[in-house]
Amino acid sequence: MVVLRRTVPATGSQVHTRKNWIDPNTSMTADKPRARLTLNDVARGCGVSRATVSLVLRGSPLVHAETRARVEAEIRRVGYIYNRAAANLRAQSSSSVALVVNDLSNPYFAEFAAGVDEALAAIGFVTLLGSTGESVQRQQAVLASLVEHAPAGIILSPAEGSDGASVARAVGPHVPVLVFNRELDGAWDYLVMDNRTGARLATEHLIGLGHRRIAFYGGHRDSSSCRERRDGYLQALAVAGLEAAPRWRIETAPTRLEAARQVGALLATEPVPTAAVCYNDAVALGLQLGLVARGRQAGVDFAVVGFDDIPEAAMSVPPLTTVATAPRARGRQAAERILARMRDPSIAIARQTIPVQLIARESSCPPPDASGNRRHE
Amino acid sequence: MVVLRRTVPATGSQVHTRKNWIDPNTSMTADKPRARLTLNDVARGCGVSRATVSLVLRGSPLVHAETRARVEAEIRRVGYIYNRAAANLRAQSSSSVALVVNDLSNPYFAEFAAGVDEALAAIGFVTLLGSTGESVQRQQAVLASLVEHAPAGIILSPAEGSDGASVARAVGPHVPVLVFNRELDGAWDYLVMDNRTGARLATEHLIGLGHRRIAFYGGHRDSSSCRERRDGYLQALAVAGLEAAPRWRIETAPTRLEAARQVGALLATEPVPTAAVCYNDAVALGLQLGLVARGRQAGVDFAVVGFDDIPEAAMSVPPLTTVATAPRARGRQAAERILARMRDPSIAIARQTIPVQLIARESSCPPPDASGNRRHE
DNA sequence: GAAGCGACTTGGAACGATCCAAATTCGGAA
DNA sequence: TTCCGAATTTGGATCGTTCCAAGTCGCTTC
Repeated sequence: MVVLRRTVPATGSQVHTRKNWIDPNTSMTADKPRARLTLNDVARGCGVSRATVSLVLRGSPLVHAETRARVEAEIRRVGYIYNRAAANLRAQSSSSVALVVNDLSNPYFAEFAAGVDEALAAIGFVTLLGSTGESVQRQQAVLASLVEHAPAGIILSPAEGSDGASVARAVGPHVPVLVFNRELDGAWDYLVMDNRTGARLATEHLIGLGHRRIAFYGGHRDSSSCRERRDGYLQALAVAGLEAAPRWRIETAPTRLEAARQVGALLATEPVPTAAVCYNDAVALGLQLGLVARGRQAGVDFAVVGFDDIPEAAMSVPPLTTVATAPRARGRQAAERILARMRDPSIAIARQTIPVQLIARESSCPPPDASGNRRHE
Repeated sequence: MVVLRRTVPATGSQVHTRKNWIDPNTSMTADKPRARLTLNDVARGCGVSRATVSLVLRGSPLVHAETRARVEAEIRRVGYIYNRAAANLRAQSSSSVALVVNDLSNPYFAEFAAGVDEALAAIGFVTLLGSTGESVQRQQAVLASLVEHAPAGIILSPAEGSDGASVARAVGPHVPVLVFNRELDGAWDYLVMDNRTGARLATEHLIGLGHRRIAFYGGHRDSSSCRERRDGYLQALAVAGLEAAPRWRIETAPTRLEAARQVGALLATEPVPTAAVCYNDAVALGLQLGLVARGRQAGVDFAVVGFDDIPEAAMSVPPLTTVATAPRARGRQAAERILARMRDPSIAIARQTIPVQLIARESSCPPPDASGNRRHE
């Protein structure tokens, strides 16, 4: 029966201490009502060999239709459950994919995970979940733990500050990795959003509405996605010949709460901007709230653009103009990508850039003094 | 190397068709740079036996300190990766737990999943993810697929309309199941929220504020959690001797969007209620939006109470009064519970009810005409 | 110097499946 | 009837680990 073991074999830098040892003989074993059924039980039950049952289970055309029917009936009758671990051991294959993200409570990652699982489940694979909470140490531990389950591939959104070499060491040379969402030093398969273009589109949208003083609001300076979005913003300003004042770049944690708190800093700049490109939707929604608290209103006297198009974006007051990246579809895409590599490991590693799309809603209004400007759409 | 197989062995009612067969001989195999390292390689590398290396990996006190050091050095040197599937096969144990939820994009479940994974990762277990999308068929397929990976336990939030017998058949008699969040016919371990008490507290809070016409807003009639919450609401009304008009019970899908759309139906009742207990926070937030669209404002001329205390609840305008259930902590609790059962399968199955807590914020105001009433807190 | 005793190490069997080469059965052709 | 190839079935070896009974070693004790 199932035996719970507290120790985790140390294959990396982790070292065992003696006190972790649980003597397998003294550890309690379940009273087994019946042992788990195996191929042999089924085979015996319907008078064929192990090998034949195995062929039936795998849908081989080699078995006679009548035999197949008999075996399938027996399988159903006794409630046999396939042991995929044993099969994978012998066949040197795997039917799971590991997904490592920062935090599922971020709706963006939750949607992404749902997309991954959806695509994997469709072909009978399971998703092994791991979350790092943005901690590099936890990431190493999680990767070490997951890789021991021999996933066919790993989809990784690296924690901030990850070291590519450490990741490579933890994963080993045999499991394909797809890096998602963030940069990681080294040669990896990538699936990244076109952050730069997205932010550029958002900024150009605001410029087109007549804004001249545009802030870049929120996000951590050192996060790669934030850097890229900021670059897109700066690029659009430069092309339009507009000022890119550093005081209009406000750094916040990428959460609603922090963003709401920092609105004062934004409005204290002189001259005050009339619009903001936000690091992501959470920040943008926080900015909207902060504006309300200070007697302003997004979409009326201040224009706000977000990034991600999380479900809340369409439902906020006012509905948020944002850059859509369709996380669920991205999840499916990531799964497809890693499956493709598993099918043919020889394909070249590549960086795949996800196109983004500007969704104009009501939070982006023309500037108060832009009566002469026409609204572009 | 890894071989991708499209077919899913049919152990349940699923039947194979011949066209699914992929001949293992013709399916492409990876060019193997080096075979994966095994215990034997490590053993040979440092001149001890397989068994000794195995003992080192498991932190046994039986091995000499010097030997252990030599083996650990070799393990690190060659980058050996433990094959947990093989170990589990021989030891008849497991180090994974399956988690089956409706939909990760629901922030409540995402938080719950994060909690489960957090608790499991702490003891070196991994989470196998499955989502049903509220489909009973998908649930059967997902369970069948997960159970083949021999999880040590399953945490299941059943899809609406699940049949306990089918679930039992899919899971088999050897894997402990913890049912979460919803009722399922049959004898199961349960972890359920105290929906009734929560809704009662919410309703009593509104009654205490002076409301006399209180609606129950949102949710599906046939969902067990909705039924329980409605019962709590009715109970509170009955105790206070207030009318429980059926026209004040509005059914909606449990989403923000649907809830916002149905506000018209709520305000069309005669006499119109002054407050609403909502099925959950998503519905409550939708209600708040819908009120704004109709010239009313929650927390000013209409009181709204939600359920769940999702992160958005504290950040909405106005902040939402709600019933907190701490999904992340619930996730941890669920994991602990299933681990406890694995340690000792003989413990009696039980129903564990999660206490809930009313969080009063600003969306629940006294009724407009209640000038004489004092506000209770 | 033989026996006894810890402390440590070890080789073969086993877990439940797949692979593979060989065996068996089945029809039809010679 | 006999033979042949195609169709179908099969038993042993094997995947990488753990279990277990038995082994080796060094040291004390009589």
